Amino acid sequence: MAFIESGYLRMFDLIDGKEITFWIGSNGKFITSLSSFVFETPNFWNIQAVTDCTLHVIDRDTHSKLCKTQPKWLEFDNILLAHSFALLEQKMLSQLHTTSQQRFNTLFKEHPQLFNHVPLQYIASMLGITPETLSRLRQHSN
Amino acid sequence: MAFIESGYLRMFDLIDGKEITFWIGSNGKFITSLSSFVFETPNFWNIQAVTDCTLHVIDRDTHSKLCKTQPKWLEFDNILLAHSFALLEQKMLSQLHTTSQQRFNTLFKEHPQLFNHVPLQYIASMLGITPETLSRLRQHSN
DNA sequence: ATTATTTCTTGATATTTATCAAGTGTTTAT
DNA sequence: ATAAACACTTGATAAATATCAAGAAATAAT
Repeated sequence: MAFIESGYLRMFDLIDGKEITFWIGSNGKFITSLSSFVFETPNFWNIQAVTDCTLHVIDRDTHSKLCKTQPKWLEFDNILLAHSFALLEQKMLSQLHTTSQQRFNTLFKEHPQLFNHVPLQYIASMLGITPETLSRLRQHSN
Repeated sequence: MAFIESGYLRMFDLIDGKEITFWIGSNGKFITSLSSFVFETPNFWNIQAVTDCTLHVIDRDTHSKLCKTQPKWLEFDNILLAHSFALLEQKMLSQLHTTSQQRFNTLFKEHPQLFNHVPLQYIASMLGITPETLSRLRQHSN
């Protein structure tokens, strides 16, 4: 588990030889391969630094120990999880009813810097579209 | 927050006059409008019983009290959250790289009973497709 | 029982997006 | 500086899905 001080990271899964990026984050966010935490599998998702990064890392054992000995930490972890879940739920919801164009517009509005630091193919993957389609959406959005 | 003993429930959001179903659950699952818990808004998502249900409900205040006074409860809540998050993450991932046909097949394989108890339009919405498309996918899957 | 309402299906067409292929630009390595 | 690798764009075509419209089937209401 890590807190991102600076830089860009992505999470992806390798399916049929293809990388599916499903999360990209930068400063101020927490990143965890929670699925491997939960399912106790060694390397469930892949995490990759897209740029140079400064991170504050807590390993699994330390995290577990903190949860058991520091009630405040467990409480914090709980709040962090709840927020992450709520945000993911909203993201899922937007996947279900918005067009690619809308999702691109929203992302570009909220994180314009992303497009300068992260290869477009990763962004396309995260939006659930091909790089070609993203390339076209970018033009038609102006 | 409720534990479902029997029956079917769905969660949906009303967007531009349209209902978007994003979760359907039945016995053995927990259901919470977590977003309203987190963002403290009174009624963020809608929850509806699709069939008659038997539920075990814990209201917000009781939940908060339990979290503060019972360390074991907080620990349980944490695990529940982590699992929910991991499952949602996997669902999101499958949204990004699978076809509608595949998603339908998987759902039908894992929850065939769903199709006998829940209106197909809700299932279609949850799969991110129109009722017409679902109707066609069902035929071509045989 | 009959009507009314809702839900699901089917067909025809339009729109969106993927795929394939080729080309252009940009970074990296030697 | 040049070549190689990588990233992005553009065009043509195919596939998937949405939309619109109408009808059939199932459910609820009287």
